[in-house]
Amino acid sequence: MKLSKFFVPTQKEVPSDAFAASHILSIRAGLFRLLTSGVYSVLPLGVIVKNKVEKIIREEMNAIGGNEFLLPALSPNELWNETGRLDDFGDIIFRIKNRELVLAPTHEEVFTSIAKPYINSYKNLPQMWYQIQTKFRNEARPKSGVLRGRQFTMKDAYSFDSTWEGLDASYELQDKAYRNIFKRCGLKFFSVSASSGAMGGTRSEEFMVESDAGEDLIALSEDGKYASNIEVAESFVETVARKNSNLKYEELHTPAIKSIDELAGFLGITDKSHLAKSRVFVIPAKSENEKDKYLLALVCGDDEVNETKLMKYYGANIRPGHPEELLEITGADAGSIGPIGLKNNNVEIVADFRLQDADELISGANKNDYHIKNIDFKRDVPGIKYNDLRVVKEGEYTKDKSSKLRVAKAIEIGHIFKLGTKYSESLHATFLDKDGRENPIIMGSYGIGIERIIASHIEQNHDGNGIIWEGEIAPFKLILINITPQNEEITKFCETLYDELSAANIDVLYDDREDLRPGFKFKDADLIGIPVHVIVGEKNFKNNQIEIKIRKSGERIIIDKNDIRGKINELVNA
RNA sequence: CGGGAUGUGGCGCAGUUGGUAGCGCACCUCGCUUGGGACGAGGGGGCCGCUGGUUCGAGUCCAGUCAUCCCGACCA
Repeated sequence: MKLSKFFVPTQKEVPSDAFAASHILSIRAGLFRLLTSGVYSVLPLGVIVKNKVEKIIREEMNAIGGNEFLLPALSPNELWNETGRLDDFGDIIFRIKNRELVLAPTHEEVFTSIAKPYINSYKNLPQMWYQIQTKFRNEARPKSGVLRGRQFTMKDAYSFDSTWEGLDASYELQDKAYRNIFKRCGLKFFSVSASSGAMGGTRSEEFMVESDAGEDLIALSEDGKYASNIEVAESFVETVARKNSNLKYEELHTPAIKSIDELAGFLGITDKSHLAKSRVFVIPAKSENEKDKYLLALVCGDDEVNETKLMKYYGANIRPGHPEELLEITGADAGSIGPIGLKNNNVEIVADFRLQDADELISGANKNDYHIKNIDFKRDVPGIKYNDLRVVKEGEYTKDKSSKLRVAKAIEIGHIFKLGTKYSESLHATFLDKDGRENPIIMGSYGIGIERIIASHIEQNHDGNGIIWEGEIAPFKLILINITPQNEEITKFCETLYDELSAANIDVLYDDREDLRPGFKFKDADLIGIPVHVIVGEKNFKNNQIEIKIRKSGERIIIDKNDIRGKINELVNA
């Protein structure tokens, strides 16, 4: 590709609304351009990188028996109602105003609807289906460039099996393929166990790239053996010691005390573990005949309630109570709520394992400006249940006490799920087994965000001068920079070299632009991050020499012009 | 959805008590320069987000509205 004919609008100004390195550099290097919030046009250089990522994905998907599909973005509301997900997704799903259609945020329903008429026998199974296609999600707050957009490209794959062992095998195949894909994309990544959220299913794993631009928090053990999304991470923690003092509980006047910190300050204590923090949650009624259920969750004052864990135990639609509801349910506002004296006596009370059978606890009195001390959960809170409800913290030990945890930010680049039969059951996609019995097809689903791979690669591979592409997804292997296009001899040499390299199928970008000073070309080459720069200018050429610069290390190699082809081959194949 | 902020040439920004809309970069022409985003001279380009109001007069004041960004909530 000749740069004189290649549309790459580089800019030296930093976009005023960009903060993440990948966002700034992908705009400055001319990969993407914002159209409207969360929606990006992919420019020619971006298309080249995207195509390279997609090529890798296709190769790895095909290698595990994948069949490539291309499904529509539009799909009928009816289909989404059959699985109940039109409601489950809520505002995240884009709805078409003048037809009963949605812009699909994912494709379990459509793939299953195709499997339904064709997959009727165990003899048709297993199947591995995938596509690379545009997804639409009405994100409340897009951010960080293409890292969270309202429209993005996803590789989504779906496995169909007749047995649970088959699902395990399909899942393993995808897991392996994902590792190959991310490795070939030049990413340093790891996988973490994760919550399957509204997707449903039994098990899921996320593939993560550690980055400050990430939105997920992950807990990692120092020995590298444990990695988990903070939403499901567990750690070893001592329970709050029971003192068996059998002190009678009594009310404390705590004027204007709202937070645990204020309470600790007011009482003059530093150990917050005996201050039981209360959070009220609502489990919305599933039908009109039922009533909403209420839940009071208690954790130690120095802990936070992990809402994902809570949802796992009590259902996916659980939500924090609104301020008016708190008053209605408990009799007090947030800050004065506790397990004793609740206004509504149908509130289920659940506490974190750390508080199991603890006594001498202090918690809200369900009366504004009052707390109660010497609460004994065993004695005073009959029917209390215990669960793991807390968010793990940096510095805690793993459950087996073998290693310490640290907490880091990460970008989710892929997610694999063992779905089970959720979709096949609701859409009646069944097959007959050997014994002629009808069974729902057992499914898995597997997603990769294409733009997130590109952004993550930039996050991990850049410096103050720009992007530093590595491995297979570099848009070009090398850039040939003609510093003096007005010098006919040099230009002729460059043209010949360019033609030869192109003929040899080496991805080469030729900076043949006229009327640009050398510094400008060097800056552009660094910014768009081509790994190898071949610099041809009068200074070296008059000595029959050519300079090669390695983008990553900054290393410069001066080489005889007759040896250039060999050196390029060596560098490009390295 | 709650809180905060910002909308002025392609990009980054200034614009005072209301009085002819400016600067840097980019762009065009000429000259000069050519190994790390040169320099000089000249030039083109603006429903000042939109709607309404106050005023002799609004980029500036008021009201509404839309958009964008940040924090939070939410998030297969």
